[in-house]
Amino acid sequence: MNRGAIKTPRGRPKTLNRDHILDVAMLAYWQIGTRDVSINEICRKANVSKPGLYREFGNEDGLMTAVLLAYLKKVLIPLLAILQSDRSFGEVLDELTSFIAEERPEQRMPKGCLMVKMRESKMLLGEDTQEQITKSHKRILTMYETWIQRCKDKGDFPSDITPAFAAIYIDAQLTNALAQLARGEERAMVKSVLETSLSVLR
Amino acid sequence: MNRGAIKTPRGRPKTLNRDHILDVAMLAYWQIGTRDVSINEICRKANVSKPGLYREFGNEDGLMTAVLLAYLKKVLIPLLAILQSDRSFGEVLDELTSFIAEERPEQRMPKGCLMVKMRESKMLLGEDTQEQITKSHKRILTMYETWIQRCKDKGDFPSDITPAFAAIYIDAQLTNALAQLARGEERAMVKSVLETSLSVLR
DNA sequence: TTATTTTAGTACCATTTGGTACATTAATTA
DNA sequence: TAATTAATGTACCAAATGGTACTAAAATAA
Repeated sequence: MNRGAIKTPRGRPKTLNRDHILDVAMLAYWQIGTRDVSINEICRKANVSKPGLYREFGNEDGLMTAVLLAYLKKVLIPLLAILQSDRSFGEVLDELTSFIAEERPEQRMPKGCLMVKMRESKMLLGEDTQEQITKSHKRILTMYETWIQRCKDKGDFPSDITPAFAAIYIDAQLTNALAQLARGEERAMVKSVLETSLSVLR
Repeated sequence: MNRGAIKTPRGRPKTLNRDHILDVAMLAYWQIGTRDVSINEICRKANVSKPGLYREFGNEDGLMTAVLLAYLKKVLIPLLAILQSDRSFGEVLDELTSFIAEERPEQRMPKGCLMVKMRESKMLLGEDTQEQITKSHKRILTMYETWIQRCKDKGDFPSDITPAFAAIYIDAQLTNALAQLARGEERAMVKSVLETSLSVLR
């Protein structure tokens, strides 16, 4: 027995909290901007020494890549789980709209979307991060497309627009809404604009 | 006679070329991003000494404010002159769409829009620049609104949407298109998305 | 105990940042 | 010619940046 138990490793025990650093960095990048938070600041906020952080993530590019992956896992993928639901196309659209533009006092999240911010400054980021951004964005587009195709197969997608274009269109409009929120625009107005632009699909 | 002639001033003649600095800075901010170009780089590119630039613009905030004003005067206002034309609402919409998303080999301009980029990072800029961004954006929104109101008075605005909301909506969609282009997305796709979203107004 | 392994963080590196003190140069005026 | 005025750029400033050399500490294994 006890086969699955991890044997205590050889050297000095690790105290560095990877997930904590990722949380701190994610929040900072999300609130302030990927290009506008320094490694020094993250170390200070996360209470880690700089060599500690570099040992864990290699360099800034590695940190950002890890943060982006963490963001996908913790925020974006759970959000897009709505796309797997049985609800009608219109209902899912409503849900997405609400989720993005509605005030949710229970959740204390920064406005906007880290992924959107990263895409805005993509060209200026490290190459690993750039690659991860491209990959992740494609993955999200595919999720939209699959969902729309399923709706269409059920006869639940009233428009004659192709699923591929609809996916790009919806992504563009949600991205735009998130960018507006990040700029500090009014939630109600962002929601109205989003509803209006999405109405062409109904 | 010769009343209007400028008398040669007293001290050493000025050699610093303000407009050249503004052109260089505008291009750099436009291509790379307002927060991602240093004063040092601008001095290098414009071939000015740092004290020279500081004497002319005070500080970074002053430079950015001046650049934004120059951008409005040289790029944005001339573009939005279309709004004063006699053409129909639909035709002007077409014109705007083309102007933004069409390949124009004769003009060598960076993709996207400096104003959009500045709005994206507004919170991180100097207070003068922030103020100028807010003012300029309001001015642009008013231009849209006036135009739509005029169309409506002529019976040329088919929708029952209010001019104020239509102005915000159009601005949001054009802003989004410019942001997409700045991200490097395909012109044809950006244009399709823009046409689709603007179709709700026709 | 001692050797080995692995992590920890202090203290540094060169470079860049926004910004300026100050001596120099080129013009006009007296 | 000498005094005045106003522009010029070199050479600096402290602070911050991304990144690392190196030593001390904490565990296991021999």
